[in-house]
Amino acid sequence: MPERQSKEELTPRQQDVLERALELLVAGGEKALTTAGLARAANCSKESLYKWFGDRDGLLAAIIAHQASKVRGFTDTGATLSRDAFEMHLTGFAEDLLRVLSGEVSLALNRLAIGQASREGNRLGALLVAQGRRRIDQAATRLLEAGKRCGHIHYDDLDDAYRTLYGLIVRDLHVRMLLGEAGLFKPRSLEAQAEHAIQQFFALFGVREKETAGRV
Amino acid sequence: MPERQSKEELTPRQQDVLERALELLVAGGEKALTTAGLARAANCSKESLYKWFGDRDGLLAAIIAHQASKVRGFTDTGATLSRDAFEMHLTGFAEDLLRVLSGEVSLALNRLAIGQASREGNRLGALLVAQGRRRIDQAATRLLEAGKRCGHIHYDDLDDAYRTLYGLIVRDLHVRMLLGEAGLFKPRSLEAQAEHAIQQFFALFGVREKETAGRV
DNA sequence: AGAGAACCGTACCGTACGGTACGGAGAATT
DNA sequence: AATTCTCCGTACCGTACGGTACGGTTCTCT
Repeated sequence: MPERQSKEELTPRQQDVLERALELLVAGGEKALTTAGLARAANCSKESLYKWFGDRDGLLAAIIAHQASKVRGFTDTGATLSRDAFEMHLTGFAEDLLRVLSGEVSLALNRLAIGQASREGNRLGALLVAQGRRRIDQAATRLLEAGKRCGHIHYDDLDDAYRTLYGLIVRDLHVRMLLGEAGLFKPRSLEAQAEHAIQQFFALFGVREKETAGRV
Repeated sequence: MPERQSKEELTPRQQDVLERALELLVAGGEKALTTAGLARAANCSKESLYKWFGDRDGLLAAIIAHQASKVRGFTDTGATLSRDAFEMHLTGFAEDLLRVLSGEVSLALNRLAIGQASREGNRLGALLVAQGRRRIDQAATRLLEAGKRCGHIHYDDLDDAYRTLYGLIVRDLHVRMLLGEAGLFKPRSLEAQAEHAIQQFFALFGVREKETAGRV
């Protein structure tokens, strides 16, 4: 049989196991993710786990990589945009961001990575931010560049503009959700928050249509 | 001998032990804080630890409460403020906030609480946010009320204004520091970040003095 | 059909941790 | 001086977890 997995590709069976691992992690945190427990939940043997993922840290890394591989495909736009379309895209980005960050899987993985941050290995935090965040950052960055190119917003420092956008959208919600605070989102308030944040962003970086005066 | 500690007061010896516990926690995360390890580091017996704090969770709670008891005393102002003084107070608040959040002890405790967030007990997260954050929130809230009363800023929703301020100051720094990302602050950039955030906050909530249409 | 690999289920081992028990030392009280 | 209290240091116990080994089963390839 030719090598089916060149380097890091996972067989469907292995992906299935990682999926069960994610469920355990979401349900009970890192403590609930034991090799014996995962083997039982996934109907596989511990021996196979160690064969596939090396050791427990390898398993954790594989979980993060696996989840990150599913997140690809944020909105990406290169064409010219009307002002309204641009604002809608921004609002959509804000909603997506809030939805992702408040998702149980995202919260569980971030808690996992944060819990490992003290150890010197610390590959998990870097992995998570690299695999998960970079895509989001790039999508937003492209969006902001398009908005500037089309004359809807102005900024001198792209990175600063993006971080401001991020801060306006997320505020302290992420950390509070990570701490386990419940009930931070009422039914429709996620969309309202996103909309509100984008309005504030335009107040800071938007160009006045017609005269184009100000910015910070 | 009369009861020296009425209810929750701690003897100097016990506070000393908690201090060593904090050191262990900062140095190596939750995993490094074992009862045996703490007993050795603090030159006390495990029996005493259990006598004083009940069990390990009680110890963790005591650590958080102990640290929170030291943080009191953010700036608090009720008098009338000039515009410049108000801005300086805000900037000072922003610097303090960034300094606290980026402190090793704060990061270690937040990591600890976040790691426990999955368990249903979850007293730690609530405790941390209640003891640590409330003071900060109140100080900032008072400051914003004073600023509105003196006519320097305007807002309809105090809570929304505060959260916007928080988001502008902290952005995604807190989570990234929690994840262990290093080198997020260059030498003087903390002050610059605080200053920048306050400028943006004034752009959003400041009242135009006379006209001053200058910035957004 | 037979050989071999992959894999499951279980048992097993060593370690480390939470929590308890015990002996002994120092200090205060009587 | 005898008693009592607190506390330290150590030893101890049960459990749970990471990691390994092994017999039996299913599937694939020839």
